[in-house]
Amino acid sequence: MAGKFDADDVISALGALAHENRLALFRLLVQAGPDGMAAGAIAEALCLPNSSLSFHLAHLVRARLIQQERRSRSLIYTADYGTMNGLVGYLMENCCGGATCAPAALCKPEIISRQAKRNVA
Amino acid sequence: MAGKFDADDVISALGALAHENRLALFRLLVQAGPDGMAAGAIAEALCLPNSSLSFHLAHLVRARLIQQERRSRSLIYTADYGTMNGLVGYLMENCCGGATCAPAALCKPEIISRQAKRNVA
DNA sequence: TAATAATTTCGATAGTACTGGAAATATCGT
DNA sequence: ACGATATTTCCAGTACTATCGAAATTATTA
Repeated sequence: MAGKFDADDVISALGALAHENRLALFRLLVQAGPDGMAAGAIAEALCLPNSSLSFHLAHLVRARLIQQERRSRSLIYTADYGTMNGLVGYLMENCCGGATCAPAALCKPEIISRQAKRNVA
Repeated sequence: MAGKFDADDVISALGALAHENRLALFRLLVQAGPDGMAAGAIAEALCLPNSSLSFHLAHLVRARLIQQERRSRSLIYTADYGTMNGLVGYLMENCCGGATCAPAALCKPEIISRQAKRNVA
């Protein structure tokens, strides 16, 4: 599911996360878990105008860090853990001169969601 | 050594790496290992004008991803693994809803340098 | 099918980032 | 102190990114 993850994908993901509002947005969706959140709820949580939020959502979707799905009138957004794992994996492999520096046991969505439910502060 | 690593540090590091030339530059310095590389050598390796390279180097230094040290006439740049570990650690802790998804055994500089020497392609 | 609701797209503006040549700074050898 | 070397800083031009109100789009309900 993570598939290829080349430098362009990494740059795209890094750039998408390298913004105050978008990092907060992604973390919010990670906390929200597999159910995701509607755009309106996100806008309210982050105190952002709809148009600004939409801009940032599109940015994260373009980088494949989040996914969009329509549920009746609302557009629900969910975090894409596969891309996040790809990013972290790339960084780990490239922070140690080609050697992976930590066991590459990345997070699987099912496990994540259960952990998340137990561990939300 | 990694110390505190808050959202601002993360955004700073992400932004610094989110550029074609700077990502290539950082990877080059990781491969170069603890001996680092002189600015001129980097410029030649990446085919960048000195002024452009200097701009990117300053960006990475500001984010503490690399360090500068003068060795006679040359300024030597080396990768700062502590910051990289802080970044990866933050992402791992925040990609799974607050639970760390991989054992947090990050890379230590000494180990890195030996691994790097064995593993450079 | 008209009214309503949720969200995006448009457009204008402001700010920030990238690039590269030329001038300035720092170090070394003679 | 001078000339050569290594690198940065300065500058200006260009391009990209962010913001947010208002209009347009899409889907639902009556």
